[in-house]
Amino acid sequence: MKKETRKQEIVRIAAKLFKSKGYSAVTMRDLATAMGIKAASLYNHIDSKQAILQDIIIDIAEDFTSGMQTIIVGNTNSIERLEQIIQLHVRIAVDSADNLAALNSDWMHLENKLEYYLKLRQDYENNFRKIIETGILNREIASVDPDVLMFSMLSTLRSLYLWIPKKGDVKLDELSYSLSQILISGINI
Amino acid sequence: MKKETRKQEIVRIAAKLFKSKGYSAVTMRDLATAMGIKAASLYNHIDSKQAILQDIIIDIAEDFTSGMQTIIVGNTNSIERLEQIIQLHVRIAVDSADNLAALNSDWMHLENKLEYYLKLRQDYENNFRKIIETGILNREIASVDPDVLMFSMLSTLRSLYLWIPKKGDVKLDELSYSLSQILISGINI
DNA sequence: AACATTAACTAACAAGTGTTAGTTTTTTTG
DNA sequence: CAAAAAAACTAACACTTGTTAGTTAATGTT
Repeated sequence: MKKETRKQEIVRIAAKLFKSKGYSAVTMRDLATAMGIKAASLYNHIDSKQAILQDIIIDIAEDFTSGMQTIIVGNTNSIERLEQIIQLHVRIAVDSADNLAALNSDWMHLENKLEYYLKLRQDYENNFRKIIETGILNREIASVDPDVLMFSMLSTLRSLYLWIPKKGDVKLDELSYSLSQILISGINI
Repeated sequence: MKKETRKQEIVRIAAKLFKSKGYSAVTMRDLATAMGIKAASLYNHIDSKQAILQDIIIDIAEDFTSGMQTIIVGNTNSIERLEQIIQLHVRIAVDSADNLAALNSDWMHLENKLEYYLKLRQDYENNFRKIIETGILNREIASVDPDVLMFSMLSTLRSLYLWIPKKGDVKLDELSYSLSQILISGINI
């Protein structure tokens, strides 16, 4: 475990602040105060406020993308893949809750990287939908509206970061199990 | 159908802007431009930017509260009540999508009314949880973690406003049906 | 026509915004 | 210890923020 750089520390604290007030409402002076330094000193480590947001969001977005890649190259059926998607979201929500908050709430404030982010999200959803459609075709998944199912699952999974903190010390496996039970057993045939 | 006042028009347009950029990122000059007037002119109709946010959020929050009241005084079983909750969220999401966005994303920017809002939300969730717990006790609902079930349902229902616009002209009844199927049939015994 | 109301305007202010320039202090390294 | 690098500082900039004051134009009502 290498020690985090000063820059990483700033980005981490920024994510925490963004989570509670949103990107636009957090000023560089807020961030500096939270770091115990002056606003101008931040610029020894980071390029701009915008660059911080990019760091936070793109990092997580690519984590989801590579996670999905791993899932779809595996030799697994549709139900197993949905379970793996749940595990992917739980893992990221548990150890990057603050970053996830920014991704969910502040992606629209991305400037240069906005297009790239939207592309990643689009691809992710397309892969997700494909898994569902294949599952329905193969009669592994009940015949429901694929879009409604995907958005229902995604809504829950994307909101995980909001209430995981409330549940105290959540066992990663137990949570994945509870979610699989609720999200999947209802559509399982 | 009475004509909307100028103030209502301002609040409606503000909600639309808040939805796309968030409360903090929308300036009074943005709002004025969208209304085709100057920023100072807004103050002939509204008290402050904060008052607009309060109008938007408290209105919807009370709508949910009274909807929940109607549900829990009815002589219905737990599954029926969950279906009614789904219908409540669908109805509000369909005809107040923009206001819902503010409620979901900008509630933390409430000042005076923050405490009141949190109280309403707390009460709502307590009623929701009670319905689930009663359902499990009465063996109408499968034995799952009540909190996980509630947050799963609430996550989906609270995100409705995000993707209802994408589905084009959604039939209110069809959507409620699809959601009931996906959210409830899995936990039905 | 006279009046009252509604709704717009211009001009400005005080505070807050992200960021830069230049300098000094602290820490690390040879 | 001396040199280099990292990290902090003060001061200021150009611009934007919500909001107020005072005034003018448009609309509706006797």
